[in-house]
Amino acid sequence: MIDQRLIRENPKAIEEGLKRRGMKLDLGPLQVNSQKLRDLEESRSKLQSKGNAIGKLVGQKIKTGSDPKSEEVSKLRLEGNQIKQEVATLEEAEKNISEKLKAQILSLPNIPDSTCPDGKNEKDNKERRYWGKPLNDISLKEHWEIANNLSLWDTERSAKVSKSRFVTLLNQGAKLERSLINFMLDLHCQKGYLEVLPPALVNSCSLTSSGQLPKFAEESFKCADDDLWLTPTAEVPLTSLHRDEIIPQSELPLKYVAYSPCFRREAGSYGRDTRGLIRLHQFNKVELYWFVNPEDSKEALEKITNDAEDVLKKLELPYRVIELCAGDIGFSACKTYDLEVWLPGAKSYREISSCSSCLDFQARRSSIRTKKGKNTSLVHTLNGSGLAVGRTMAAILENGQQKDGTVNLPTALIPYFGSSQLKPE
RNA sequence: GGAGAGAUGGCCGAGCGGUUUAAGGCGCAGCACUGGAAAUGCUGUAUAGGGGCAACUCUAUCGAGGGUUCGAAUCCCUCUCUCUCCGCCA
Repeated sequence: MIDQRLIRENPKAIEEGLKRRGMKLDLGPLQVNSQKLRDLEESRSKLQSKGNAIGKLVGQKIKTGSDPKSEEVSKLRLEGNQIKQEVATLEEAEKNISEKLKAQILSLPNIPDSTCPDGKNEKDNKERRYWGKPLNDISLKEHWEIANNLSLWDTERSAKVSKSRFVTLLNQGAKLERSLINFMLDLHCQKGYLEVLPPALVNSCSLTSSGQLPKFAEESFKCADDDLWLTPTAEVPLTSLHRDEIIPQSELPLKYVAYSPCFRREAGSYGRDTRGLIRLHQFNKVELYWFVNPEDSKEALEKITNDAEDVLKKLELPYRVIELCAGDIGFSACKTYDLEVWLPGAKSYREISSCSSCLDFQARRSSIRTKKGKNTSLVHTLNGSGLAVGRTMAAILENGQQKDGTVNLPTALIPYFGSSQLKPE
């Protein structure tokens, strides 16, 4: 959420910032309403002050022996009544404006960071660095073919049980997924992350806090009979873990790692990535999430990205780091690095992690603060996938495939999987 | 799902229509005492928004929302959550 003070005092700066996202908007009306709201609040509180004084006076009179039915007291009561009505009128007007205003402000995305490269869409993203040697061999298979050959899953029965874009992993496939989750969690925990296993269903308030609502309701699955949604990412429960809290300085930075299943409708992506593990309605993800002091968030984005990269390095998967341009960053983010893993079968880089700094955008929506001396300030939040597990499995299959149909696993994973390769059974 | 009890500051806990400007305690911070500490004493100790150079001050907040009243932590209604018992259940 953008600071309302900024909307009042410098709406042009916001307009400029959001223009970089490709949004053309006029914040004039918002500015006017925000000011109007403040003026209403001021006159109401003055009126209330007057009303409070009358209330006290009546109490005093009665206590000191005045007749409650005396003309003097009746007059005060009448005046109190009038004030009450005036206050009610003002409150009504306030409510009208503030509800509208809040809805509009909640729909505004974060302002891109000044260091965020210019650009309209993914074509304008900047490659920042490469790691590893990408395999290039025309004969290499795509991961879904390898998974079929090794019977790692059952796609047809999955569609029977649920529908398309759901997967049932079997045998070595199921075990590999589990090994990856454990490996990732352990790796991050060794670096000082606190492990969290959050609820898979979250309420509307939580989705609003992290930025999925109100704009992206159609992206998530909603339970029909409850105010509950399937988590699209662990970022949602992790943000709300500290909603309406003041985190003591001594606890910052707070670094969480959470495994969670993630559920997304993937509306509008019909026909894309229909095969395999790349785009599913349900997938597993290990998520990194930081709460930091505002002055530390810049550095923290580099660190959280490095922590995500480390998973790829340990798994010996070649990747590149992309810095997203202002037109391509997500709703809540002000700056984002995507990690893209090399898929030699598909012969392309695919996003496997997205690491973002949200500054105080989510913290303001969720009212998460810290206290320094007498001053409270909003914390900054960062999130990064560490990593998307299904896509990691796809990368391991494609990068480790051998001519004889087996798949060699990265050394770091062997203790978790209990064997050094996948082979036909 | 049924029945009952409850929700008050960082924590415990009193208050059940008008000096509540939320008692008292614990915790925490500062000061005093001390060679240093303990103990003791004093002072301070919520959040948001507004006004003021500042000391300070105004408004709101006692789970949430509504109502009664000149005046609500206190009375009434609705909802949410927690606990206990019963039912069901991994």
